[in-house]
Amino acid sequence: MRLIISEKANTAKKVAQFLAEGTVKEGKHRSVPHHTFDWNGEETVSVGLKGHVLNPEYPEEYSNWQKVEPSSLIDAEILKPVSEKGVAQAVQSLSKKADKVVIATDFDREGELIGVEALSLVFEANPKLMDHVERARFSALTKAEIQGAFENLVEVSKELADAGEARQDIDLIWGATLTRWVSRATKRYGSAFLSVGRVQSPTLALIAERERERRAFIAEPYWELEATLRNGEPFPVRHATGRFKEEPAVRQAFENLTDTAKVMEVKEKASTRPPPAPFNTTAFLTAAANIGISPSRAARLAEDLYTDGYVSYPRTDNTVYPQSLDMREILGYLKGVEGVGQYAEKLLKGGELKPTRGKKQTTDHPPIYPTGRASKKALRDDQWKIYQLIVRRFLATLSGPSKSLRTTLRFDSGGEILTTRGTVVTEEGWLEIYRYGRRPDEELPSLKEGEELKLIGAEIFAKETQPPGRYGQGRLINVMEDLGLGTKATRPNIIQNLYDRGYVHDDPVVPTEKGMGVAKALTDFASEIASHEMTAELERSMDAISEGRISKDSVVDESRDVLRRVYEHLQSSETEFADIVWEGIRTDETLGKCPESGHDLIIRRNRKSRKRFVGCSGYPDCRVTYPLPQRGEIIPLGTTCDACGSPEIKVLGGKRPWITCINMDCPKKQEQREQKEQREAAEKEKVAQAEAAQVETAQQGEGSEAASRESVQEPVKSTT
DNA sequence: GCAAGGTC
Repeated sequence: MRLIISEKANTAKKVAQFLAEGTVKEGKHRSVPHHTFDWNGEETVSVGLKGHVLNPEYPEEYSNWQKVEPSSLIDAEILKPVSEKGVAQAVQSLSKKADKVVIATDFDREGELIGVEALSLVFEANPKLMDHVERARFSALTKAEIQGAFENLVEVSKELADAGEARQDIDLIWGATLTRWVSRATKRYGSAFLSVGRVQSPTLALIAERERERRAFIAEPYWELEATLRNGEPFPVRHATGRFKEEPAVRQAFENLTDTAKVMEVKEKASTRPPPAPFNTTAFLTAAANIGISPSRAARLAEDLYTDGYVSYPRTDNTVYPQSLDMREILGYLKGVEGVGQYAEKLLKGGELKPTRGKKQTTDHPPIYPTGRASKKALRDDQWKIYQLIVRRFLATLSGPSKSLRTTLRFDSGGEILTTRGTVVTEEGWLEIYRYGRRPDEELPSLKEGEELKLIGAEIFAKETQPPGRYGQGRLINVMEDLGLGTKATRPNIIQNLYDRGYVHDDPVVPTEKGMGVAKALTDFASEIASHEMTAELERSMDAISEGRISKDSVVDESRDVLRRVYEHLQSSETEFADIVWEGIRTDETLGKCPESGHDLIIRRNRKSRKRFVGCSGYPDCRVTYPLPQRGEIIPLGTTCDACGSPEIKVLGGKRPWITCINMDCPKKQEQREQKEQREAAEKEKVAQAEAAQVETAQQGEGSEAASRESVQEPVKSTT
């Protein structure tokens, strides 16, 4: 029997379908499916892994963070225990019956390593297979590609797998050593540990750097002059200078305005916006972020839609549809999708279909496109949103350009130039179906040069220049990609980790003071791990390994040497390092001033129960305390409640962040409690009425659609 | 209780 091992369940299934000469028999080992069929007259079994099946780990004797010197992890042995027990069992049980094995994992570095991991399981179960290994290399899940790959089997590339293993080892060695060192230096043990890593730390440094720029930013005042003209409907215009740097200049311009304005110029410019490129992972995550769905959630939702057969594989760099994709077939089933059916039909009737092409073309997977028809009822709200996004993007890539007309008007009033602009879409094209972030038309009155209008008002606005904006999660994904940080599959997780570790909060991403401190301390004392250059360097080394120019061991050993130097420098700066981080943590925990003694109010924990509360730093002289919610991160806002004067905090976690003052006896809270009770009473009443109505309609023997459509809202529970 | 990389 020949055993074919792929990277994931879906691929294993497709491989079987494309190679089978007759029927495919489905089997299962526990919950791991496999597919049996005949190929070249030989019984063949295809099985899928779940990505990596081994996970590198240090031996047991290194597990105590307090007792083990972190530097001993630099040279410690690295074990590769099985992380996917079920899959490993299935592979080993099948291996025993096999006389040949074909590795058919993804055609990339990690895929090669995953294949080698699988082989270690295979040989353990059946050593006779050692000399009977072949590798199928295909870069698209199509019949032609797969058949071609299996007709031209090659060897597993030890070099490519070694490159992947070097990456793995270096990540664990640096990550574990520095995470433990930093946690120990700052005495953050247990769940309070502070993590450090090749990808997360440069990402955090990026966010912190932007925050520092914002803080260093000195706002400069400027003035704008706006006037209102009338020709039928009044409309606003701006002084052509835009930003006045000096106040007297704007005053002078204001004084010069008369009560009329003459049209000096009417300029019209037609412009064309081509439809967008097909979705790769980054573009998809960015678009999802723009409609308020975080990358990690969007990735999760797309994954669900993929496993249910609604969309294609969601992790791809490709932005060019393969020739083999049958657009008409896809449009055929999109005809039945709510909200887009008519549009799909229109495209089908419209003749030749020419999809757009993006800049990046790879062959591993197609761009993300809909693979099945979903209905709103069958999906959760957020899944439906993501499905619609992918469907609409797909339709947009098959649509015509949108055309618009931009009108610029210039006026003269008392020698001052006033101007305004308006844009009107003249031909919707792809915008009709892909309406995300679309701005409404700004229509201007149609005017002729020389025409005179009434100037009915003018106003000076004093403004300030703004600091550079914070990164949104979508933007961050793009910046990471540009810097080579992480992969399409890991970037959402990396960002999510920064949230979970309490390094950042909110979106746009705001670093906590702890996050600022860790970023600064790492940049100051271990700059290697805080810079994206480490990844760039690692990429170069991995290329060298995979091309056989250098050995895996020499790359990892050299990296160990660098880490030893970094470690020594850290050791000699331990107190400075810890002070920087502690300062940040202390700031995060200082909520405001004590109303009785004027000392700082800080987050503390009860020694016995470990429950947190707010205490006065003047303790034991001042015994003021406040309760705190026990769950979710607490972010001090630096503001005080307008009703009771106590500090306000933001509580993260739960469905959405909420802002509250820490005083439970605040009159506002009392008011809110009463309002809530009233709301709940009203809700109960409504439910009772709906139920009564339902009973009534049921009694009348009619459909109860109206009553059942009424959803019963759960009363919101307070966490305090 | 460490990282980052796959995939569910």
